[in-house]
Amino acid sequence: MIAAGAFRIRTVMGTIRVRFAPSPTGLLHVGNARTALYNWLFARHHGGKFILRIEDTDVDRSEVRHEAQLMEDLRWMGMDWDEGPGVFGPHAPYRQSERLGIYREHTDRLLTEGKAYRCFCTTEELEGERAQAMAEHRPQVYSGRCRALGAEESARRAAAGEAFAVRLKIPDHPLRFHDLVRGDVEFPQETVSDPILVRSSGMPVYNYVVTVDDALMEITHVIRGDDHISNTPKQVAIYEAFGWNVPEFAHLSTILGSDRERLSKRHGATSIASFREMGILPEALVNYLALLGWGAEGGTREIFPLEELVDAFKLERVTASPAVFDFEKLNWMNRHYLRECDADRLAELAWPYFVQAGWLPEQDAAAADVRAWFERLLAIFVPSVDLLDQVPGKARFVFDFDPLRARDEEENAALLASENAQKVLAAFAAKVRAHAEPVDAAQFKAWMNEVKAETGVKGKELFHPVRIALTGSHSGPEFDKLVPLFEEGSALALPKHVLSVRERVEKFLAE
RNA sequence: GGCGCUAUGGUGUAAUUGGUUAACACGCCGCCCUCUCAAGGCGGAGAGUUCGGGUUCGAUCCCCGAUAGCGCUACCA
Repeated sequence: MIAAGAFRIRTVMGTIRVRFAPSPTGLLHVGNARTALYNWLFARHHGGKFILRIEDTDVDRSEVRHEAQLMEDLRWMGMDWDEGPGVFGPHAPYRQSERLGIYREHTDRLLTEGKAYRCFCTTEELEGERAQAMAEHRPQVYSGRCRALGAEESARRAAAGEAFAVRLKIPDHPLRFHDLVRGDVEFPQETVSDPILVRSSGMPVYNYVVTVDDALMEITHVIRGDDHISNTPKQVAIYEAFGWNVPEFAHLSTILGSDRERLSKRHGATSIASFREMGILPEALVNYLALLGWGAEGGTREIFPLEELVDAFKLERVTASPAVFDFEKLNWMNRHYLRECDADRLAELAWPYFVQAGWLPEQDAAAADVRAWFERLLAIFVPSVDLLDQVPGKARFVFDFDPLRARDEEENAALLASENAQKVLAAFAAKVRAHAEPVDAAQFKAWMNEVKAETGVKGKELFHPVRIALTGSHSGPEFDKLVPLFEEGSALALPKHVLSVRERVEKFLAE
């Protein structure tokens, strides 16, 4: 292989046109999303066109809802397309199921030109050939028996109603193509079989339609998963048969799980929808995915907002080796963007999780003061989470204060058992009860100093009992943030009343 | 079995394309901050570049071979 850096992108020949061609058979997977992203980045970087084409020739497994979800996921990540379903384009339609007539015409052309032929072989015969080849340690290729059939005989048998598939005649020379990430790839011609173009059922096969579409849609660069490398020589032969220009290819490596197996649901969340649901920010996912298989020149920068990705992205710098998906690093990336996210958007995004917990009203039904209060709550809890869906867990005690459970917890019980803890609690409670107004952070701080002076207890022994009495836990955010949150929250009309400092103390002491 | 692709710390990527103490990030460990847990800041350990040959004054980088992982090998996509 030649170093990939030696290649130049051929921009001079005209506008770059790339496509993302998913099958709407399920949720969009990170691997495919990354393929889409690299296509999109490449197109945007060069001012080219990004085309979305739906590969729905597998009628049984394709569903419209998946197609809709797919498009939503792409948009969520920030990608748009210049041509595709629902968008006007010069090469419509963009769903393969609507292009069947086009494929048929092309097959007829190949047949009449003698580039393809009818194959009447049965499945059993083919299986026999395969077994034989395997036993003889030979490549498993079709013998080409029907290739020798005369035109009249072929036509006669077809007319007589005999079932046939259409096969392409593989040319008599090695098939090679240029890959922007791997260099030149060549397949000896004796290892590539005459591929079936059209099944005996009349349905064209994937490798065929994909090629016809790419050519007709004037795709200049085919960027896709490396599981297609072995298919490429067949596709190259199809281009040749039609006399079409062969595009450039870029085969992206596989995304692996931590066990170096292909990433799948078995490894955890893999669909874009599930990442969104758990509270991954789109910019974090996109940035992470961009780095998984690509590195900027120099390689020391990690944080790339989408616009800067467009600028920095070079297809020649895409890595050829498979990459392990690292959830930890994605989390780190998400923390980074969470920190940068402004309060308003954060509230917008985190809100549904709190509605689901039964703690907040629907967002559009919420008063402005509730909104403002919630934004402050988020400012306290978001910095300590990886994902947005973890925030309710962190903030649970704000809405759902359970003294009994807190007392039962082993470490808490030990902390509470000491004489000092009891003294502290008694002194603290006395101050709270003697004070009718809402408490502010300064007041609270003063109390703690007084309690310290009165009891002679300080440090952890001083704070832990109070913390348990107020939050149910011996650890958590700083009091000067929590106290105002409790006090102001208690004044709000919420589905679940937020207890004030005083209410917390009373409830804790009562149980 | 055949063909193809790949190979730098645990993970993702760098390395002026033959000359570096092999860099950065995640993770890990430690310290600081602090009532506490996180977060954050600072620092540290961790690879001599899969292995074996070669070319060269000198190889992560070039050549050959091996090994391993993965993919394709369908009238799946």
